[in-house]
Amino acid sequence: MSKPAAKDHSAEAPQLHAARDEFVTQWGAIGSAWGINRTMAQIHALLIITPQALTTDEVMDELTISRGNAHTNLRELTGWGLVRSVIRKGERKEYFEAEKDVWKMFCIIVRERKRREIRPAINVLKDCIDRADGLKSPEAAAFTKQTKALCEFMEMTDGVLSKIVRAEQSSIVPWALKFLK
Amino acid sequence: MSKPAAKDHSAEAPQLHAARDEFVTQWGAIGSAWGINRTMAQIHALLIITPQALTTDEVMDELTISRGNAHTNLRELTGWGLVRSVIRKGERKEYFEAEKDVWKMFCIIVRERKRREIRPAINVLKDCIDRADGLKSPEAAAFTKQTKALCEFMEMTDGVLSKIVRAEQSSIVPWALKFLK
DNA sequence: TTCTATTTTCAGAAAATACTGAAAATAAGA
DNA sequence: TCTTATTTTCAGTATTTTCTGAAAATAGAA
Repeated sequence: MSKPAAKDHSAEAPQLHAARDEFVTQWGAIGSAWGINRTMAQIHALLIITPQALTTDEVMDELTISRGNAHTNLRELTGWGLVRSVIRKGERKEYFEAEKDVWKMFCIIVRERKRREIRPAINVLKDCIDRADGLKSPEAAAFTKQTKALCEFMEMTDGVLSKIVRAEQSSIVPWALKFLK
Repeated sequence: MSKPAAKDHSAEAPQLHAARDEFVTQWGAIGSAWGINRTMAQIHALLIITPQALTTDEVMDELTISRGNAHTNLRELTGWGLVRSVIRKGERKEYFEAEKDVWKMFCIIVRERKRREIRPAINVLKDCIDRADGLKSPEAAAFTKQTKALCEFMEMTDGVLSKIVRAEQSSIVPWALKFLK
């Protein structure tokens, strides 16, 4: 009778596999509702729940996607800062691992969306405000009023998010919660 | 020499029109980055900067889109609560006007996204946690740890948003800002 | 009831987006 | 240098999403 170093959990494998698959699939669906490419969200989900770093080929196999697809989306995730590539010495292949700390993930996403979407939106609004500046008609006044209100709101949002994210630690928000009645 | 009741602002028209167009176009682009159909975002933008309510035909003309497209997206916006339909007595046509208060807009969007996306995501996570519950392997432990962390984070986010949105007034957030250093 | 203005629906077309797979480029090791 | 493992690119294809336009449904007015 063999004496394994660890307990044999192989009987659990199918159940865990199903749960993992469910997670990856659903996370992909959720991501696409938020304007994120489905595959990118799935790769991210896969890496989040995988303890070790994975190679491009492993990702391809797990998700049954092409090399090009896996490659592009891994690069995209790296660009966001949500995934890091690690190179093991003596090995030629590139491995990928996700940032696993949920609060850090949140901060990364907020910073990137601020940079990529909120700031450009603010610039668009400012540009629109400038274009209508000085116009005297009531229509122009209505336009200016709305765009200014929108612009101020987004600048405030940008500011709040900056402060939330600056700390890069989860303690502040739960604490601030107490003040929100 | 005629004596108009109001100043003639017609010379301003092209400039204002350009600014409005810019706003509508760009708002559409921004919306689609956030997972919102471009046309829907454009209609919303148009209604936000238009003082009076508009008919489906006017929306069609302004944005050069088909009746079906205009109709579907106006209904969708109504479903979100961002647009109301108004019926003028003696008229058969339906008019549409947007909620113009920026803070109310924000509250509506947050509530809907909570309902449509955050809560379902939480349910998915809970389901995944349940499925892996009781499994003893180290892989299962890693999976459970991550999904639980994610779930807790999203529940906290859901709670924070609920509180922010409950008041339905802008005073609270800027005030809370002071506490965020 | 009929007539007509208006809204709604939806099959098919168009456009946008995402994916594949193989070739080209790169770079580590011999 | 050459060989080979690995990464990168991208033209062509597939899929998904969005849009059109016309027909069907609805509802107020006569």
